[in-house]
Amino acid sequence: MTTVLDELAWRGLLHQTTADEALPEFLATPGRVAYCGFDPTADSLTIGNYIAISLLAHWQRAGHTPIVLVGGGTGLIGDPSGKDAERQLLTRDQVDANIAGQRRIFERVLDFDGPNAAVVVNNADWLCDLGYIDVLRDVGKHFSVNAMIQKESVKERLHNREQGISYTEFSYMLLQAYDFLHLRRTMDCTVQLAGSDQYGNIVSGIDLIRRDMQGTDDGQPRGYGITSPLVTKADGGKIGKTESGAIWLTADRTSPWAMYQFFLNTADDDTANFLRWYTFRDQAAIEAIEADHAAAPHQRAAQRAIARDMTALMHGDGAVASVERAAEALFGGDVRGIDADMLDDVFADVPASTHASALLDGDGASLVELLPDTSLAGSKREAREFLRNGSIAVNGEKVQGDQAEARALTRDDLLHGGTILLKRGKKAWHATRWG
RNA sequence: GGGCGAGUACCCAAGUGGACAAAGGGGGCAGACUGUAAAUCUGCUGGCGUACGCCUUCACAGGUUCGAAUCCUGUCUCGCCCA
Repeated sequence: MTTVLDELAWRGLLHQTTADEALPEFLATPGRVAYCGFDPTADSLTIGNYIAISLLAHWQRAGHTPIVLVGGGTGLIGDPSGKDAERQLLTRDQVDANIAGQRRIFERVLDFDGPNAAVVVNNADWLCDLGYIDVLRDVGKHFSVNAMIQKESVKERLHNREQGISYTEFSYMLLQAYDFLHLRRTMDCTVQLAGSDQYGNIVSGIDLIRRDMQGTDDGQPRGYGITSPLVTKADGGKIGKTESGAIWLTADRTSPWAMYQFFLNTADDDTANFLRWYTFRDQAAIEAIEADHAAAPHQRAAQRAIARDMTALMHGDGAVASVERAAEALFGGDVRGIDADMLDDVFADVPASTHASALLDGDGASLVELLPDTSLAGSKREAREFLRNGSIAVNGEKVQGDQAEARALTRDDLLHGGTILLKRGKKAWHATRWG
């Protein structure tokens, strides 16, 4: 009998579970309910957060019901296991807006219709109405401080000289545990999915449920936890953290082009993991791709599959087609040979800017002056540096030599009468339109 | 509440009156090599200016001094110990 556990296991997404013996049996019955929590600290989520979403997706694909829990309440407190300092308090309006923003993503990955439809719940709906005294009486009394300070997440902070732990953050695990209890009571939710750093919180929740349900021993399971490992790149770095920011899952923050390019540039060493984490392809399909990749690494079959699947999932098949046409044009070699239709694709996907064509007359538009107005350079000084290094290319032709800093764009550089494509380094493209 | 210690750039971390826009490492960007890889080597890495330069930074606010990241006073934050 294969369960969602087997699926997660071969994908490398299974770290540990509670109740190892009883859990597989429990999961043999479809329709189990699990939840996974998300912080509504932004109106979007990153490819790092995606791993947690995918846990819910695999859960649902196995015939179970996923609950997305957004932490409108706990988000105001802050998880002590995170490195971040105290969280900023968000207003209720901000949280609601962020939840709406994140919901766009959940709807792309999870199925919100059908018999085991996904649902989104907000713990602010129950946490914010709790009275302090009530919590102390009903929840706090079940917690042993002695046990709490043994938790890894707290221990670190207690012994960390640079950062202690406030009472507020110390209370986080009470609220988290209460979430589980609430969902257990109201939605028959018996499983919590999370990253391995949440294991302590999960166990706290299960403990609380057990105590709460004491005396109603009907032989039913109280609660289970399933965690995924902390996912990192092969070199140990965090996934998707670049100097220019994280890779987000919505187009308003990270364009389909940027997402596709990010995954296409996946290091070889990461492809094995990424194929399993960022695609839903089955084991045989993935092994076939890996064989292709091993035979002809320069074809980047693995990277292409990852980039395609994630871009299609988040932005649709049309976006993949568009991005691939643009990439083919830009990296295919003959930039000057791009036809007008393809240029439109390029414009849609690559950073772009518009300039007055009159600048091209006479001496032309100096690159030193122009580059700071594009996405490629931050200042004239930087523009000069890039030109000096031979880092800039106009329509695919590198600007080099002693005269590089004096290079100016003229009408001769226009493609199809209105466009000049600039490139910094090997892959940072910028399209300029001259109206 | 008291005592001690810490706060330096994106991160870690040197620097304890002038040679400091501030060592070193990491990260990032760029060049060579490649597969729009990896590894390696090289350059850049506070901002602006084609050089000489100017401006803003060493927790915050003042002060001493010709001159302060460095000394003094106060404030804030964090840690350790005591109450």
